[in-house]
Amino acid sequence: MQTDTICLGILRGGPTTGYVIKSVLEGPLNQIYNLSFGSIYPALSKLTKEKLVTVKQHAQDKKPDKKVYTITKKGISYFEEALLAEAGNYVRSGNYGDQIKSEYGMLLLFSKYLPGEHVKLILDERLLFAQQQLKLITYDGPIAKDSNLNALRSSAQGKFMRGLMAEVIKTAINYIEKNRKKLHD
Amino acid sequence: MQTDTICLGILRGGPTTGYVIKSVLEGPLNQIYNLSFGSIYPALSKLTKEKLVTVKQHAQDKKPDKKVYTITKKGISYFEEALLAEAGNYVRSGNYGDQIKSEYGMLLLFSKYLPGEHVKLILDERLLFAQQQLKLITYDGPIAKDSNLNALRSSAQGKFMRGLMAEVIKTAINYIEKNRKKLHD
DNA sequence: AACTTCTATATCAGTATGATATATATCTTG
DNA sequence: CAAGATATATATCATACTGATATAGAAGTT
Repeated sequence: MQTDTICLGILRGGPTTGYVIKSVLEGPLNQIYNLSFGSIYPALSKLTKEKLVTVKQHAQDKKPDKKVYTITKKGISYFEEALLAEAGNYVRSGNYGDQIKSEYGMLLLFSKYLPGEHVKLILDERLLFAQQQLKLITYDGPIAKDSNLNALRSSAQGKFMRGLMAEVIKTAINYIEKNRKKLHD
Repeated sequence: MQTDTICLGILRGGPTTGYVIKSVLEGPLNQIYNLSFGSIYPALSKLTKEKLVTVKQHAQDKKPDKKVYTITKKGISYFEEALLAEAGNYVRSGNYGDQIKSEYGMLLLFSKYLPGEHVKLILDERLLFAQQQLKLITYDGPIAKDSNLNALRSSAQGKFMRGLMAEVIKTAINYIEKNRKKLHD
């Protein structure tokens, strides 16, 4: 999905900063997508030039300028058209969840070339990590001060996606626990 | 994971071509990782220069040259060291499965801005696609002529990963079927 | 006979990442 | 309470990957 479209989609929920856009994609939603500042900031500049968003620079006390972006009417219609136009492409993207770059999957695939004890360790660490991720996703308390962030997470859509990811992680944990002996000992 | 490491890992199973390396990453394993020719061919050239692999150019009848790459002793030790060194990084990569770029996840997250009928369609198509993927992963017959390809898929590790991905997809399908009403009607 | 798919290599513009830099505020811990 | 870590906030850039495109013969299909 175009970085532009994602930024517009998040701004659709209310005005916010580049920093918060990154935050939205982290935490409970980090299972779904992520973007680096290196692509968010240029995208916001580009969108500003194209008048799809406007900026208000808040020269805070002594802090660095906070740039609050607001989606324009033109931006809203652009976003909705883009979503409709691109929708078809994403249905067939990647996998169950999606386009995957499973470094971990490759590691396990090649694990026959690793000492058995190391494989054990790798699986233990992975299970621990998966459990942490599960906690992060299912966490339902308030996050940060930004309402934009909470909104996207708490929407029907946010709950649906988080629920999906949680089920998927649980399945992965169970599978690894039941079948790990095939990879060592 | 370094493209170099992945190429070496596949060559570790036996000599083969760039084209086959790409094929290995497709089909039943495409849920785990994928690489484009644009990164495979330059990687093989680089590995050749570094003497981690050797090439034999088979000037076939009238077909374009077929370049068969073989991993060297130096390549084998390099690969095993790289795997050990990088292993720690991949344990915490991405998500359940992994680093994800779920275009589809973002689409659903933004689906409140789409007409309900369109959302329905998107979910129907997705379920169909997921079922196709499931078939592809669980397919156990022979593929292609290349034994390298079959070997990686049929190894204990290959079966483990394919089993994991299959479970994950099944979970996703069930979840979508049970909860889709939250996104439309 | 025409068309499509497969085998096979290669390049490149466009885009994203991960690291790094900068600067202040706030929170934590011994 | 001082030191250190983490959070807020923007920005840049080398390196790397993708998706598209090009080329070309073989093999299979209709």
